[in-house]
Parts: sequence; C-alpha cells; structure tokens
Amino acid sequence: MNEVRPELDELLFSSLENVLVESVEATDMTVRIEALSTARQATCPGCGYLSGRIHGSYLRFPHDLPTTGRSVVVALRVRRFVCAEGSCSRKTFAEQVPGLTRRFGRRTERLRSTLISIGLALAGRAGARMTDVFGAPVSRNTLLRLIASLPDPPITAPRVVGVDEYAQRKGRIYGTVLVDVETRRPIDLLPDREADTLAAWLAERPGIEIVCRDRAPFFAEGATRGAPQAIQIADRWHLWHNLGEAAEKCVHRHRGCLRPAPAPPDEPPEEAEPAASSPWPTGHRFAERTRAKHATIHALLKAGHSKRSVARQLGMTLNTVLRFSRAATPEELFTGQWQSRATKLDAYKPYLDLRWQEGCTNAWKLWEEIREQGYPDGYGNVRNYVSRTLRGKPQPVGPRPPSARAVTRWLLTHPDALVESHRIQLKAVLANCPELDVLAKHVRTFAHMVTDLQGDQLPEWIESARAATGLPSLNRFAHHLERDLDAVVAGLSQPWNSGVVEGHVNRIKMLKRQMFGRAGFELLRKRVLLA
DNA sequence: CACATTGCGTGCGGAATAAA
DNA sequence: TTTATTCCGCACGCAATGTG
Repeated sequence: MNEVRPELDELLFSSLENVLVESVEATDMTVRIEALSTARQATCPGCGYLSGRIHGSYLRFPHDLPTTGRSVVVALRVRRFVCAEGSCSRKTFAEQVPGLTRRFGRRTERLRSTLISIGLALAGRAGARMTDVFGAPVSRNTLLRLIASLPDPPITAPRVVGVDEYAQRKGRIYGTVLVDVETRRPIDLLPDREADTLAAWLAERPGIEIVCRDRAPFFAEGATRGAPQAIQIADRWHLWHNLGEAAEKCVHRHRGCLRPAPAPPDEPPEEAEPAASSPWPTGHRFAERTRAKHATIHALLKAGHSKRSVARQLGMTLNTVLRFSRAATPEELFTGQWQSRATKLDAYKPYLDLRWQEGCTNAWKLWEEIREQGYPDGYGNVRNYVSRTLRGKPQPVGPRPPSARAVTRWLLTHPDALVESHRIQLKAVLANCPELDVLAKHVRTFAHMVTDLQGDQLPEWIESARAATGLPSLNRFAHHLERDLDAVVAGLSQPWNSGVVEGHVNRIKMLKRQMFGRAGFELLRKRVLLA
C-alpha cells in the first residue's frame, strides 16, 4: 500500500504538489479520497505573510470530478496556521491547497471549472440536467451564479469593429453586438441600441479605424459621434440583404408576369385535344351526362331496338331519343338555351382564372376579392364557377408559375450556380417582362460591385436604379443608399465582410434560447463572450 | 427569497515537547 | 520539577455557498 500511494497522488492530483493521498474507498454511489495537505507554510489571506506555525487542523470535504458516474468526495485534512504578523488583524487562518481548494469552496477547482463550462455551454436548466447525467448534480441557480462570478472578460481594442443589433425580446428589447471583424470574435454586448451607448463605447477605444455597420440611423449616428476618426462601412451583407428585399417586392409587384408566355409547352395539348373547340370541356357534369346518354341510345339503336322502345326503356320522351339519334356526336347537343349567355361573372373570369393558376383555390376568398372589385352578386355563382369550371380543369394548364420568392432567389443567385431548369425559367420570365429584366440587370451589376469591390461604380448604379420605371422598391432602395453614400461606397470598396457579425447575431439567438428566463443581460453577455 | 449546509475564525484546554 | 511553547481537537458563532 505504501508503494501505491505516490502513484495515487500522481493519478488523482497529478498537477498538484503538496497533496498526499492516504486511501481511496469506493461504494456503489460515491468515492471517498482521504488526503492531506503537506505544505510547510501557508499564506495569510489577511496580510499576505507566510506562516509555518500550525494552530490546528480539520477535515473539509470538497466534491471532486465524478468518476464512472460516481460522485467523488475528498476528505481533505487542512491545517490552520497562526498569523505571526503583529499588524495583521487576524489571529489564525486556514490554508488553501492551490489548484484544489479556495476559501469557502465546497468543490475542487477542477469540478468548479467543469461546471462553469457546462454553464457556459448550456446555461441554467439544461446545464443542471446535464450535471445530473454527469454525476455532479447542481441546481440551475448554482450554474448561473458560477457564471456570474466569472471575472469580466477583458475587452480588447479592435481595429475593425462590426456593429449589429440583436433581439433580446423580439420586437421589444434590442441590444447591440460588437464584433472584432479581424479575429471574428464577439467583443462586447450592449444592453440597448441607442446611438449614445454606442458612441460612448467607441469613444473609449480610440484605436478603431473601421466601423462595419448596417444602415440603421442610430448606428450611423453613434459611430459618427463616438469614432469620428473611423471610416464607416455599410456592410455588404446588409446591403445585399436589403437589395434582396427590394428585389422581392419588385418581383411580387410583377407576379402577373411570372406565368411563362404560352409558347411551346401550351401548343401540344391544344393539338392533342380537339375537344377544346367544344364549349363544354371534358369533366363537366352536364357534358358527361350527355355523352353517356348519347352512347347508350346509339348502342341500343344499333342493337336493333326501335326508337319508341329505347324511349320506354330509358324513361324518355320520343322527341328526346330522336334528338340524340340525329346527332352523330354528343358535342352537337351542347347547345342549351343557357349556352354562351353572358353572365355578370364573365368580366371577372380572367381574374379568377389567373388567381386559380396562382394557386388560390379558396372560392370564398376569390369571391371576396372580386366583390372588392365590384362584382355585385353573392357567393353561389362564384362557387359554381370554381367547382365546375376551374376545379374540373386539371389545375395547372402548363407548369405552375414560379413563386415571387423563387424568382427572387434565382435573380440573386449567380447565373453559373443556377440549376439548368431554373435558369431557363428565369430567362422566360425576363423575356416576358421588361421591368423585371431591368431589375435583373441591376441585381447583377450590384452583385458585381459587391464581389469585386467596385464601390466607385455606385453613384452611376444609383442613378440608373432610381430612374428604372415600374420598380418603385428598387427606386426606394437606391434612394436610401444615396443618403448614406459614403458608407456604402466604403462598404463596397473594402474587403471587410461582415457575414461574421451576422453569424454572431444568430449565435446569440441560440444562446438566448437556452438562457434561464430571468438570468438577464449580464449573464447573456458573459456567455456570448466566454462560451 | 428563505432556508440549509458547511467552511472559517477564534478561543479553550489538554497533550506533547523543549527549555530553564 | 516548573514553565513556556507548540500541537491538536473541539465547540461556537458568523458568513459564504448551495438549494428549491
């Protein structure tokens, strides 16, 4: 046993000197390590002087890292020293084993730091559940308190700083994240998004040369006041994002142009379906009934039955049978008195067809829409039209038109990265609508500016975009850029990419989701900066 | 926040040890 | 032997830590 001891010290407290392990005993649930401190002297926490005069000793029981799911307790004999320093206010003090214990600590330092890591990664409740599994169960409060006790992370003075907002409570409470764009690390979190707060923060760090921000006015103002020496950059991520939003609005406005022009795909079905000339398309109930009757009557006549007998068998008037027998095809009979009579709905049918193609199959909603446009009658006829005519038609005559969002995505994707079929569809849409084609050209030149750092071309781009007719959202976007021209030109000319900043905003969103409800801003801040 | 647990500071007194 | 000093265990109250 005596030869084992030094090895146990090595194994259990390898990095610690002055700890001697006496014995280890394990039960089902716990492991108990008997150990004692062997240092000759200890430092008085009151005056800082070393003392070797032992006053007494006692056992303390710090919890240690669990092994194999069993909790570990060290039964550690520590000594109390007499402080010989006359000027010191205290008479005795308890020794601490550096790296193992701290004053008042109920856990070893390594268990403590492990719990802190769990807290930083998972925060309160989730972390507490983790510690159960881990074998050192603690409450969520303890984890949060451990995080709170962490020293404030040192805030470095960055050269290129990224600024963005994040939501603590979406729509209500917003804060500001600051990122060192060069090291890609978050440097600080501010509890609000006021220009004053940002200005004060920046003013304390005169070394800042470049501020990457979005075009929110409070950040522009804060940066101007707090870091007048710095170049402001409207970051490219946001520029591109905002362009995307403007583009989607434009496309949505022109959503009527998205249906591909009735070119090649529409012709073959027309040829393949000569019945298209018939006023009653297949699928219509009346037409089906007439076709069925026509077939039955002609079959019976061909089988040798007399017209009178057929009429008796089918419960029809002789006249009816005569009418059917004279018609060679059922289509000849599609000439009822209601046929091709004008209805009040006629004026709205093209609109209804369009909406149906767009995917709106809710008759009530369609009725509400055309009622807005002046349709005087009730819901009934609209329902009939939808259920008989539109629903009877196999809905997509030709491919469904792409959604505004899809077209926007194609517009914003580099042409080379676009799938073949999307490229063809996009080409068709642009050929169909000159305004969208203009939009596409602007998006492409903007993309070129963004990727090739061609900020000097911006004024020209803005002028052209503002003049583009039929694209008010693009005009507005260009107008906004013009108002922040210097920063945007800088953003398009500098290599700083602030996708980094956006990444951190997303990470905060995730951390926040794991954050114990009342833990508050300070804890969130520590987790963002330390985790 | 209220409450429980446990480390800490302190003094007391007996035992051990050293010096007179 | 007496006396001084140190060691050591104990009890008590305070305060830091931990829990729900």
